[in-house]
Amino acid sequence: MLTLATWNVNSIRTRLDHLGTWLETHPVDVLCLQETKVTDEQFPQAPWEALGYHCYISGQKAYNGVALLSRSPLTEVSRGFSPVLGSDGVGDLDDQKRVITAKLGDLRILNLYVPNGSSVDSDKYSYKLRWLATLRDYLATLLATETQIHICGDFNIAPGDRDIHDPQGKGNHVMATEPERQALQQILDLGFTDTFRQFTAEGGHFSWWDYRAGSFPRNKGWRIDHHYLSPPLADRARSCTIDAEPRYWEKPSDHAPVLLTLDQP
DNA sequence: ATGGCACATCGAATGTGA
Repeated sequence: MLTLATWNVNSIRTRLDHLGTWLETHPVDVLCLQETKVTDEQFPQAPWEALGYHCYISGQKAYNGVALLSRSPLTEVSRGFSPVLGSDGVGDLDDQKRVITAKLGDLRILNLYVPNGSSVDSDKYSYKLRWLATLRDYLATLLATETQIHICGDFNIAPGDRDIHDPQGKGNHVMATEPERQALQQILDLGFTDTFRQFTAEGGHFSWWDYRAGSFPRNKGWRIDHHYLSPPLADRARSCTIDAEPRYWEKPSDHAPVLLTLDQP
């Protein structure tokens, strides 16, 4: 069984202890991290190498940042959209470090930190929609030559109302607006399956809870961290679960890790 | 409707997140 996890850690330097403790009890094969919030020069690699992980990183100062930790060496590591789409079609979208991908054997792993969007009337929201449209082009290009693609990360989108604790009146709330849901659907229409929903239909399962207003103890959360699989991989999925345990710990990330297990081919 | 909390950069207050 192959185990992969995604976790927005909200600063890897602030979460060293949490990440180390979690990896010791959940020695996943691949861990995809978002919001590392650190330059590549300052990224702490030693703690994970001591646990047997190889590190592949793409970060920047203060904001964003993604990383792959893998027990086996990965190949074909690339960062941003431009290695696939060319810099002409990408513009400034690669300035923010939100995309890293690599292969584990024949398995393509794509780790994403989708822009939040701030609010519907902001420039950040239009940036989010432009970013998602570019992601669709990126995946369409990849699918021309590859079939085994796993996408995961912080999507900052709740796909449906059952993915929000209180969906009423959220139609104008970033992460739940129709344009971003449609942008996500156009990506999934390339053939990707929401792995969590292969196994769990009911609502009440969330991966992010606001730090404020006691959201976590009240379970007022959103499911915005996802695993998506192309058809040959979807058939191999055996479980997809959210581990809320670290959210109880002292000074946690506001996101919980989401785990995926795949049957070996 | 608003704010609430956390993090990084700073060395006070602001930008950002979601």
